[in-house]
Amino acid sequence: MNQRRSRTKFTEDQLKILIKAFDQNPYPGYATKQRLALEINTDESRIQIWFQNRRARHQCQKKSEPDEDLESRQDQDHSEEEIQSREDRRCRTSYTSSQLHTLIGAFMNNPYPGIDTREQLAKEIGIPESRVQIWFQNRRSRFHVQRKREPDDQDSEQRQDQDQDLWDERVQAALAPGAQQAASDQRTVSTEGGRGQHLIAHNPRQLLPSCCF
DNA sequence: TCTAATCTTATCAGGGGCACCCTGATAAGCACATTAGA
Repeated sequence: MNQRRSRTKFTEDQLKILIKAFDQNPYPGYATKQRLALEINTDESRIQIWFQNRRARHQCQKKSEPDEDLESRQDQDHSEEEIQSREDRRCRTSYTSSQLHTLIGAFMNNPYPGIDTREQLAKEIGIPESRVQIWFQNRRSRFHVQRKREPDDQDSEQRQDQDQDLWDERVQAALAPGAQQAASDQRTVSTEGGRGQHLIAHNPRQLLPSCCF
């Protein structure tokens, strides 16, 4: 089950263009990323990921080459570029109640959808897949925050053990030949994302707007 | 082995409705995020 997006292989020419753009500004705004996407004939979301990874590698290199002058200059550059980037953000996507209903339903079924599911959802609600991915990221994040804020209605250690047991059970079920995901359970877990984190909706309604009921 | 893809967490910022709150977008990741495909 290949649930990850297949790896993008950039050509040498594409990389030249990307690296040149990175050297000019490691924090390009949305318009720049779109222009680059057009120029090298790829999706804007792939450009965004490439810049994120490039910045991460760049930071590592910077740490391993402690040149104070270079470092301070680059830090200064970054702060200016960050401001530029913030002026050029992508416009907020606003979802209709119908679109949200679909997304929330999918989230309750599986908070870690793979590329196929995300693309299917994107097609269904007419939103780019990259926005669906971001929606799930934000949703999971706020779910985790909410879980932390919840008052303990039982011993937390006991609850963690129960969560782990349920997680293991679902992983076993998912790996079993011909296994079907039990999606109707109120306590829902899935491994489709494949990273091993688990997230259990004790009460999924807590995260849902009233318009969904 | 390299690096695209993905994850969590924190924060910025738009928009609804008038002081915040919700939530989409973005950045960082520090015993230098982790995972996994080519």
